[in-house]
Amino acid sequence: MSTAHDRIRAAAPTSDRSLAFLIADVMRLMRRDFRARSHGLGLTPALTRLLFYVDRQPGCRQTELAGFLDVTPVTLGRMIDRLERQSLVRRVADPADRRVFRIHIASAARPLVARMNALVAKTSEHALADLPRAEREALLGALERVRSRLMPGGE
Amino acid sequence: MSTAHDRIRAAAPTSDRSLAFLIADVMRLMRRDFRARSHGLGLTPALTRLLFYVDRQPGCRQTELAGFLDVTPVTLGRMIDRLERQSLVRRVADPADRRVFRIHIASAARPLVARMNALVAKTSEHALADLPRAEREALLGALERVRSRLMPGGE
DNA sequence: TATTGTTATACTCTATAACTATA
DNA sequence: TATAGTTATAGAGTATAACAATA
Repeated sequence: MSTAHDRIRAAAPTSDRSLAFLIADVMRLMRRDFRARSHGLGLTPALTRLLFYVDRQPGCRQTELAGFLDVTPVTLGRMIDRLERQSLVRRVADPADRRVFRIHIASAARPLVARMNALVAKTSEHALADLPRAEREALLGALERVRSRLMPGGE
Repeated sequence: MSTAHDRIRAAAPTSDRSLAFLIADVMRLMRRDFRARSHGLGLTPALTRLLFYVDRQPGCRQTELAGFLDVTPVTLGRMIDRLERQSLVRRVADPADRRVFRIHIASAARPLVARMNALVAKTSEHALADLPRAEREALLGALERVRSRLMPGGE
């Protein structure tokens, strides 16, 4: 999924103390670390991300997943198409509302998802390695509060 | 740059205590907040991001910017093409190495960049509004350490 | 030989508009 | 009427391969 790409060696730029830039930098660096670990899982970044969300919220409707990923339902439908073609997810008809599909991880994809979760856990661990236990807890707690704040109704 | 898009109302999914998922959620939510504020600046998310980096690191070479954004030099060249076509950046020949272009914000783009910086500052502020001063400092400090850890040589 | 950047080409990602089926 | 999802179409984003110019 990335080859010549990995040759690029570059750091984050500034020592900016803006939350937005810090989060963007950390996001990008964690993505890079994960990509290096997951090298050759055979999924694009966007589909990897979607698969994580399906795993975290099994049985979601496509519209809901679109909301989680912040893309339109059209885009999400296309992504599900690609994952379904690779037999990684299944569309399950909802008997209660026949317009709706519930999205599930396909059983054949379970080992892949397990591996992905293990790798992302390693990335998190690596990122936190410099912080003492108490500071880690404080960091995760603060991020959870930021997330709540930003979620609809978190005002 | 987003219209029907903004109708989608959806929260982050789980209460996962994994750093990677937390960062991904916060990133997405901050992006959404920024998009709502910058509604109609006339730039795509990717180009907005690039413009921020050019502003933070003026005079960069394309290869360096590609490293910062974690894309290939080809991709970056294309993005610079689009920004240059809109007169937002300039390619300046480097007299010391005639293969190189130095990328600068075009003077006509300064007001736009100033507005963007003001808006992203608002997003950061909004995100941190629930945290007392000391916890904010702790959060930013911890994120800086995580960033250093993940940067090449941060091992 | 290695590096900076470009052109050619192709696939993924994403959106708007228009549609079908269902509620 | 409103909602869930799709098809048609198009443009942005991204990559690999092959190349030019320069170091």
